Formats: sequence, structure tokens, C-alpha cells
Amino acid sequence: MGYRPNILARSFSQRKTFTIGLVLPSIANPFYPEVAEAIEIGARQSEYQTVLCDTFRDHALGKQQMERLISRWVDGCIIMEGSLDMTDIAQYFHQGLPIVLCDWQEQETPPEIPHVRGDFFQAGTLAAQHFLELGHQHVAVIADEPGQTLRLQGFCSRFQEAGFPVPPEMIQQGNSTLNSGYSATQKLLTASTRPTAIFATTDLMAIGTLNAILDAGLRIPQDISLIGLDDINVSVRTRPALTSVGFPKDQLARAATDLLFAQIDGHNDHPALQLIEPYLAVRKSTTTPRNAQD
Amino acid sequence: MGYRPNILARSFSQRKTFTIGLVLPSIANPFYPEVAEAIEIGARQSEYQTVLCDTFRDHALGKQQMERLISRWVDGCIIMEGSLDMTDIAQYFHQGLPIVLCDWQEQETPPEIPHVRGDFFQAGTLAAQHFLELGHQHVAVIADEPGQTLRLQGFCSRFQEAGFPVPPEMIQQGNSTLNSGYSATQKLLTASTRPTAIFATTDLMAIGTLNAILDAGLRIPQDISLIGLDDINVSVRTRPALTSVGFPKDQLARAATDLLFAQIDGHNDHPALQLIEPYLAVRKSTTTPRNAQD
DNA sequence: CTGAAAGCGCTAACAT
DNA sequence: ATGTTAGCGCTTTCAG
Repeated sequence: MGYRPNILARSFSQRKTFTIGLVLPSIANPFYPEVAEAIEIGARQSEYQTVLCDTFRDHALGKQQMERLISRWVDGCIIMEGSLDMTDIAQYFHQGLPIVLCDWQEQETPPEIPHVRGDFFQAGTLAAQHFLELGHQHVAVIADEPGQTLRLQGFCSRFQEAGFPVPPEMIQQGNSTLNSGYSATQKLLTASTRPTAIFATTDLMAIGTLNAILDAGLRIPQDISLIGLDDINVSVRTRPALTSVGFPKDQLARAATDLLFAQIDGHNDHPALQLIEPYLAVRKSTTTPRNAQD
Repeated sequence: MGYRPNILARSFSQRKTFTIGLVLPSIANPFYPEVAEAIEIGARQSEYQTVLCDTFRDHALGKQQMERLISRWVDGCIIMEGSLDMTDIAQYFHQGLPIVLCDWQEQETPPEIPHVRGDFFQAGTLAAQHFLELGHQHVAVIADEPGQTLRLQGFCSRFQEAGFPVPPEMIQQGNSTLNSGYSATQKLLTASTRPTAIFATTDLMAIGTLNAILDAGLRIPQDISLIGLDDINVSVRTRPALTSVGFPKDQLARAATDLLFAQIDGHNDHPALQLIEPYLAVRKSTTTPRNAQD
């Protein structure tokens, strides 16, 4: 009869909004919209609506947005790495707000807060393994430190095991943006012995690396092989298409929403940490090193 | 004293949620996240929170999401082209929900609903003008019809004026995806006389075109020049970087939020249609045609 | 088993 | 000027 229930009044009376907040550090890196989409789909299947909050990596803005979310009585929040101070998050959590952390570094997360994360160490290992199988011995890494230490460690430890430790000058700092990948690569290319392969710990940096290598007049993968990490959608359409380590984003999203809804429903028996296994998407940016081909 | 006002209760009592809905057809085309971000920033400046709804171009899902937004008492909605049936939108509007349309085709929008749109005809003209100035006479268009007729018309009418009408076989159909641009281009390349320049009416199709041209062993811009439309962020980092017609997204967002907040505040004196002027971002994918260089 | 009433936290319209 | 109360629309509880 044209009657439309008033969800706001219902929420008000039963203290439940069927809304969750998703707090992420940036929308500029396509990785985040991609997982946000997966989370939104999962939440909708459980009749929840998702409110997106981009903090632009500004922790003060993040805190402000959190306060607003709480004032609106979101039933819970999924908070992605880098959006907020952990002390603030812990405080909200201990005040009783259901929270799931997504992709945070191990060392900075209180163990009691449920957490879903890609196995970044394993991801680094996977990249290293691929390079080793192709025959690379002189490799370089571009990492966004200190946030992405595990990826770096996984990679380096695998090369260490293989007997080809990565020298310090072959490890460059980036900040997960395309431009930082570009300039870090320029430094690597001026080194006395050029690496035959580069691992960039985010795809966006890898695309910067790709551009820098091509701009330097070198070829990918013939002169330098390249692996990224995140397996964002655009990586299939770079030229050459980027080989990348990724995590199944739907699986990541599913684990996060499951963990959150379990808390909301009062089931606190879930394990606190869910580790998602990485995969390697081999495309056109990796091959055997030139000297090995000769 | 640690007191946190209950926004939900406030909303309930004063019938105002300080929340707006943003309904868009797809998050896969980066254009939408980019304007969404601009709108969210603008809304936040006015103390409004934005709820994003992706309809995946499924009008039934779009309607469902709208019902939910209305049940939650959003103060108003910005609805982007292609997310919903116009009959449904008109109904919500006439029920009193403040609505702003964004980027809809002229012919399908009731004149009473406020509307902000890029001047697509002018955008097509701008692309044509650039090709003409470079000396191109044999050009092709890839358009997502019927949704993007104006861009096509603007382009063709400018070439008509210049005395080089675009023949029908040089107009290919796409659906705004990368792959559709790719296959449409393949058809164009098998034509008896190859065009010296191609205008793709969305950047995503243009990137498909770019890949198809390079895969065919041709060079950009030496063999074929290419212009896209949307000026999405990735276009600066394709290889070669894509020349593109764009609309200032912050201006688009600003106009949309202004129009919406005016309705919400009861000022209905705003003009119903705001037209945003396009710009041309010249990058590396356009140059003079080869025969003109000889 | 059906129907009336209390209450959620706030704002706005009262009355003092 | 300040303090008090009604009411927003739903759910839940308690009484009939």
C-alpha cells in the first residue's frame, strides 16, 4: 500500500543501523576501491549498507570521520591499514565498537582486535621464487618502508637462502605512489651493476618503475624483469602487462565481513587473525635474464 | 566530559540526516570514483556525509538501493547517468526528495529536475578541432551509442563544417569498456583506408584502442593519433600518455552539491541545468598525420 | 493472542 | 531568560 518502513526510526529504537563503516587511507591507489567494492558486495548480501570514509592518510581526519561514524551508530567498522592511529582504534574497540583491521602490519596491532591480512611475507617469497626460477641473481626491491617490511623481508630472505643476498644499495625506498616508483627506479638504473629484475612492493610503484625503465630506453622484460604486488585491475593492461603478486580480494573482503558480523552478533569465538594466501599472476613483465639467455 | 551527541537521535527528531546518497552506475570505470571523491570532499565541507551506491548498471538494483537510501532519510541524492530508470527518478523527485542528475543525456531528462552535465557536444568539437589543426582529414570515432550521441555529434559536425564528413564505416560502436574499444579498433584497422586519427568517446575505450593499435604493430602517434574523453587519472600514465578531453571534476562536483544543497535548503531558484565546459589535455598520443609530414 | 503504551535521545515548542 | 514536555516512528514489553 505504498508503505515504506522508516529504517531510521527502527535503528533508533533497536540500536542497530545495519550500516558498517569502511575506513581506508586513500582512493587514489586503485587497490582500495577494488577491495571496497568487494566488501560492499559482501555487506549487501547480509543486508548491510556500507559507508566509505577516505582519510587521505590524514590520521586526524580519520579520527574525525570515526567519531562521526560512531555518532551515527554504525554497527561496526572495517579499518584498513594507514587510515588511523592504532591507539585511537584500540580505544574505540575497547569501548565496545566492533572493529576489524584489514591489512595492518603485525607488529602494530593489538592481538585482541580481529584482523585479516594478506600473508605479505609469503607474497615476498613468491616474487623471489619466481625470479629465482627464471634465473635472476642480481635483483632489486622498491619498498614502502616501514609499512611494507614483511614483503621486503619475505623477498630478501628467500634470496638469502638461495645464496644471492640482496645488497643494501639494491633496496630503494618508495611511498606506494607511481612517482615514487619512478624516481626510485632512476636511482637503481644509475647503479654500477644494473639489476636484472626489480620487485616493487605495490603495483602502483611497479607501474612507475615500468615507465622509468622504458623512458631509460631499456626493454621489459628483455633487459629488466618486473614484479608488482596488489594485482590491481590496471596491471593487466599496462604494456607489457605486469606480473604481480596478489591476494584474492573477494576472499579478503569475505573474511573481513565475516569477522565483523561475528562480533556484531556477539560471537567472539573467531580466531583473531585471518591470513590470506597470495597468488602469483604471471604476465608479460618477467622472463629469464639476458646473460642466462645468451 | 566525554559526551558524544547521538546524531541518529538528532536526525530522527529534526528529520535531517546530513547525509546524501551518491548513486553511480559502475566503479570499474575510474571516472566514477574520481568524481565521487570530488563530491565527497565537497559534501564534507558542508558537514554532509556521503553514502556511495554502485548499481553495476543494473537498474533494478539501483531502484532497490534508492529505496534503502530513502528509508534512511538521506537528505538528497546525486544520481549519475546510467544508474537508474528515469521514470523512477522522476517519481522520487516529485515525492519531494531533493535530487540532482549528473551527466545525463539531454533528451531523457525532465527539465524540472536540476541537472549538471559536461557540455559533451562541445567536448566532441574540441577533439575534432585538435585533429583538424594537426591536419587530419581521415578520422574515425568509437562511441558508446546511444548514450554518448552528443560527443559523436559534436565531433562529426565540426568535421562536416571543415569539409571532411566522417563516413559511416568510420564510426564504430563501443560500450565504454576497454575491451569494446579494443575490438572496435580492430574493425577500423581492417578498413580499406585506415584512419589517421581516432576519437574514442571514453578514455577507457581509448586505452583499448591504444592497445589494439600497438598490438597491430602500428605506432602512436606517428601512424595513428588518438584522443579519449574523461581525462581519467590513468591517462597520464599510458604509453604514450593519452591526449584527452575532460571536464574539471571538482567543478562538476561543486555544481552538483551546490544544486543539491540549494534544494535541501529550500532555495529552488537555481537554474535547472548547469553546463560544464570541457578542456583539452594535449599529451603524447596526437600529432600531425604522416602524409602531412612527408 | 491481540492491543495499548513506554521508551529510544534529541530538538523544538511551549510554559513558567 | 530558563526549565519542562511533547513528539519524531518504530520495537518491545506489558496488560487486557
